[in-house]
Amino acid sequence: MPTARDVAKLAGTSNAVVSYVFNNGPRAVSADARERVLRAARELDYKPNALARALSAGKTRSIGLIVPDIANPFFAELARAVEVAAAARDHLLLIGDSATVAEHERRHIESFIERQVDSLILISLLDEPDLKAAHLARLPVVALHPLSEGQLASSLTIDYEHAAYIATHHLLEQGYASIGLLNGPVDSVGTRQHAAGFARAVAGSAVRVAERSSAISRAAAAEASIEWLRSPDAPRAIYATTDEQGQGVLFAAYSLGLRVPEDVAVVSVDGTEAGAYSVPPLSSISQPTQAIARRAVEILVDRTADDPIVNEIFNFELIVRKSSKA
Amino acid sequence: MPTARDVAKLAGTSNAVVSYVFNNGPRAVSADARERVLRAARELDYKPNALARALSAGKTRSIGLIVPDIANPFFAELARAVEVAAAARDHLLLIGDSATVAEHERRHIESFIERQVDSLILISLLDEPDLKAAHLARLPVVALHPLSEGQLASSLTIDYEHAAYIATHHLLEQGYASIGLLNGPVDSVGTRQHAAGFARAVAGSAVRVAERSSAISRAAAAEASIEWLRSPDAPRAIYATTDEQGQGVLFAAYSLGLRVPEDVAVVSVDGTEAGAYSVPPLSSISQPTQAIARRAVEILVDRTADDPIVNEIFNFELIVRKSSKA
DNA sequence: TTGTATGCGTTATCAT
DNA sequence: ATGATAACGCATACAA
Repeated sequence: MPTARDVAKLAGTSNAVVSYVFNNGPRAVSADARERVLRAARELDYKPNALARALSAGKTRSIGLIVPDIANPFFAELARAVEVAAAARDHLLLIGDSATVAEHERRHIESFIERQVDSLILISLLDEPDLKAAHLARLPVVALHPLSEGQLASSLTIDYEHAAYIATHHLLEQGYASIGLLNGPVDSVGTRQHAAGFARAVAGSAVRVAERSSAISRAAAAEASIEWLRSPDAPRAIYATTDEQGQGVLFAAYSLGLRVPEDVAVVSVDGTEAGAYSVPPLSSISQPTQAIARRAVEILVDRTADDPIVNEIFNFELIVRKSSKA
Repeated sequence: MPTARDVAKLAGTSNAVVSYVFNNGPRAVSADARERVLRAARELDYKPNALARALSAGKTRSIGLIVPDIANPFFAELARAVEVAAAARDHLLLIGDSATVAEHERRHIESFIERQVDSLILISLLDEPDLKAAHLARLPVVALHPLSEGQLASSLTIDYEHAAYIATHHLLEQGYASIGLLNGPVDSVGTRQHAAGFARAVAGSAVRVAERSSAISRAAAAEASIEWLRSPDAPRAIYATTDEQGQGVLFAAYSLGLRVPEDVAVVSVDGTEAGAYSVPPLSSISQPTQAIARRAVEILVDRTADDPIVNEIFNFELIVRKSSKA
């Protein structure tokens, strides 16, 4: 690979001038020299070495993103949105899949730190992710879900309590006599928000309520739902806390020969495109994925660990489709 | 961030010794010095700077992966498998989403080259991806799909001609009187293989055949299928060349009130987990995702652009589920 | 306006 | 066994 020195030699200038040309500064270059440099660079197919650049600048222009499962369409859509937002600011996105394993999450963070990412975007299933390493490395962190009080990281998220309330309220409006909550697998701020919103919605009504939990995967949700829908306390309608779980419920209903929504109704959270094309289409709380992604990148670029932490709540929208309304 | 020099100073040695300790070589270090270095490193929370290491070594221990759409479960599963395989060899995976746009693909390749990735794994929808830049940078490339003759890259793929043949044959066995092929959107080696296998399977039989194409997304496939299934030449069974398209067909059938498989049967390719949990479950040609991912990493790690190109064909398995068989 | 020289943090080649 | 030092390729402060 040709270096700036090679280009300089061919252009008959010094490597400094090559640098000035490729960075449009910080110092002016004569039109003539600029022209010679560009021609030489084209001829040699010179590309600046981002590694050397980063080592010198102390910035890699890269952001690490950790997702629990890239095969989950919601996280995939989010990752894509973040990548686009990062690219728009000339940053590279590194994606790490934690498989919802805390130790993998920790290892990805370590790996990203060694690779000198400038900042971190975290989607954890854990309540209190292990951010010690990130803090020691003075990396700004943005979580895309609610965090425990006192965590030293920013967060961008919708209000799941409110989302759960709205979704459950929607099911109540349909007149279903019993409503179930299919929550996430671990006790966390997020799952507590879902439970609280669900409870607030059903409070005072006469509906029978029940609650279960499953891992965030179709397979796990399907298994839990099949058992649930077969049991004596099978609910007439289910609020699932993610689209993946919602699809698991759809599959469970199908497996048991139950019609949706005639026998079981479902509404979930995320608003993935996959949910819009499931059979039947899934009612869902649609998250403002792009807005969240853009904001996360905006917060992290040109920011340091010393900047104040921000905690922002985004709006959402309930999209009613066939799964919850006849 | 502390550097090797800081550690050396605290340990009372030179930075060279620090390097030897952290790399287990290339020269021996006294047990005493090693102990002092490790203690100092722990105290300072020293982590080697992968950037400087890569600059010095001329290797970044990173692999670039370009996928057409990370929100497509097949590509997501593949990306996850590659990430795991890469991590097992202590390599980092960079993922770029081309959105099936050739220009984006090209830009990602450029960006990866500037970041000095050691090699490239490419999933392109294009027949002849633009690998000029990769060749100039002397990057080894592995495509995870068939390539045109003469392309200077390795490829790992199943035999889509055979897959199409097996899948179509399976539909014929069910006795469906007409069979349609829902192929990919562009003329490429892959789409030609699908068409050829389909043609070979129906050759000599009395079934009515038809062919359409759509982009590789549920939305596009659903739209094309709705129109198709409404038309006079609506097929009794469809072979779709990807699971995403297969799910689009399921959605189309649902939209038109057609039962699957009683009114329309579907079989597709990829064998994603999402397909196993669709309604109804999707019959599919299952790709050996993990084996392909592992092999791709194996080929690329410790290899250069000068090594011979390999073209390997992997086995697949037809998994019959409800969508194609009553 | 431009050339020279130093530093970024590591590895590796000299030395000793 | 280990200390000093020159790369790796770029950016930039310092000279000119």
